[in-house]
Amino acid sequence: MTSEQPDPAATTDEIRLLWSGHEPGPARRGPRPKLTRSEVVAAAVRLADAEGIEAVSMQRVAAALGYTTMSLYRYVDSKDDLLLLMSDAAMDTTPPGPREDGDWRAGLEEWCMGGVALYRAHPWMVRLSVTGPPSGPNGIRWMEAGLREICAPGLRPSEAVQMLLILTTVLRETLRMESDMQQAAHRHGQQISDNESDWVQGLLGVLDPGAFPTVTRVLGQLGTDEDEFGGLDLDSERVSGPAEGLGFGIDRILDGIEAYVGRRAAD
Amino acid sequence: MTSEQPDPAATTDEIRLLWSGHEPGPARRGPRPKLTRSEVVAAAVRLADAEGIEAVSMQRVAAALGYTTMSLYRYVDSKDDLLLLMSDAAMDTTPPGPREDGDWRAGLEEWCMGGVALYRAHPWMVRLSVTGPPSGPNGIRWMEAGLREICAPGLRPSEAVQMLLILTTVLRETLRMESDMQQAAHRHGQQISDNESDWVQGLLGVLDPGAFPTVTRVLGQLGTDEDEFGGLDLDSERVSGPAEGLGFGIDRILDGIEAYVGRRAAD
DNA sequence: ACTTAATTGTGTAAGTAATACACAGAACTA
DNA sequence: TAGTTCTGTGTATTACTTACACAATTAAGT
Repeated sequence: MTSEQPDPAATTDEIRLLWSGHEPGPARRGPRPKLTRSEVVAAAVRLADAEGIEAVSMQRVAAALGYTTMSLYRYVDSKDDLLLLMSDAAMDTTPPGPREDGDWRAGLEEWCMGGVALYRAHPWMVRLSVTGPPSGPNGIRWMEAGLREICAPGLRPSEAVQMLLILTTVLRETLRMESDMQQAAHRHGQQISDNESDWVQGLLGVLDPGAFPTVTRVLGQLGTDEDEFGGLDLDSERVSGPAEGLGFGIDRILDGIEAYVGRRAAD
Repeated sequence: MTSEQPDPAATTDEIRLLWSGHEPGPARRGPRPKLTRSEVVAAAVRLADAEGIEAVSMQRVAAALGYTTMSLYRYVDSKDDLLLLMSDAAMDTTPPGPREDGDWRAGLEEWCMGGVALYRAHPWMVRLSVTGPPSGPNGIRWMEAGLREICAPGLRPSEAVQMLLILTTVLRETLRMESDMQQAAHRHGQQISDNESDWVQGLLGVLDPGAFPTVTRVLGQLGTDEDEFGGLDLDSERVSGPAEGLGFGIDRILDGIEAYVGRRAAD
């Protein structure tokens, strides 16, 4: 566990940064830059994909490009800016949809699966602290796709934004736990599947059933016959771990939206 | 935005750490320790409460206690361990409940409000990366209280754990965004309420309505007559910002649980 | 009482990382 | 050609965590 000290640029600055062109202007005075901001960001993304976000230091990124550390600061104001640009750059894929048949629920499920794929492709993304809703071009593209589906059943604007934010949050955080556990397991040479039950077994060995009756009962029943997940299988690869239940959770959130719009339509 | 490199102890070690007594054993050989682990953790928590998590360095904590930096390592193996202990220590309050009337939904709402209060009291908590489900004594106490309510409608164990995790995740992340925005606003001397609309206004100024029709429409309608939040008002202080919609989101998740158990009961 | 062993708080220093600053050279402008 | 501006580099500063050795301190063993 490590802390972070987010120094979030004001939203306005953030937007300016993310939407400013990455390519060099036409003809400026000094020596022409040998790199572009996009190249720097791309190198950082490659590094993060390959070795994880903790490998992304200004030194490493510069070395990967064959330049000195300080040269990067000609393209990026700070490391925080670089990370911000990275997280938008990594979303440079086409989100699912649009769904033609108007089945908003299926559309949102597809959108979520797309998100899972995205986070699996760039596991480091879930480790960056998000300052707020998406602000970059690619993030907005994903938001557009998601909003298109979630607005279909007739949510009000604030409601749609809020629920979409919740969906991405749940996705993100669930996958972050999965990735944390994988890292921990890897570091200790264990299997991943062992790790979740490690938590359960470790707790059961420590907890006093008298003091925590519900927790001990519930943990004790996990994975027994009393227990079986219903719901959508978002995690097609069937990796065990927290993401196992992600589909169920998403399903319940969609249930909630459905119930709400149904109730409202009844009035 | 800043990265973090979580070095999560294996779950087992984490549990051992969190459940190991904080007080000194009876009589050991050398000079008797002048501090206790609890005191160190408490000092760190006080510091984080007062100045934010970024103020918590081994130096600062030691100075607050009147000792040298290195002395802390007699009580704590690493800073990561300290942060882990802090996050459990901060949950040292009694969670709401138990609800006697069996109204699980009201019970969960209360539980969530308790969580909001907790995170508001220790805003730095939302900035620590959580490696997984709660593992410490206090975290488990909160989990016990939450599970008690969420199991009432008859969810299966995995389902209950998953949904409770989702509730806390949504709580946490929503409040983290709120806190990020407050920090950003504070740093720039703006009002908080300006800040969310900063995001909206900033985006609207940049987005091409042709390319992002849904986003521009939805953002444009935010806060107009078309738009009005229904649902639970979790945020009694009515601070504007992301937490404004938190109650609505929680409500929908509870709707989802209700719909699910209702459907299952029908079989 | 006296030796031995363990343990505390401290000082020093190593290692990593972000980034401020100045400078030499490059390339455009006038 | 002179002047100006921008690039990449080298150096240095700052802030951190934490390894390690040491002297002082206390209990255990005799």
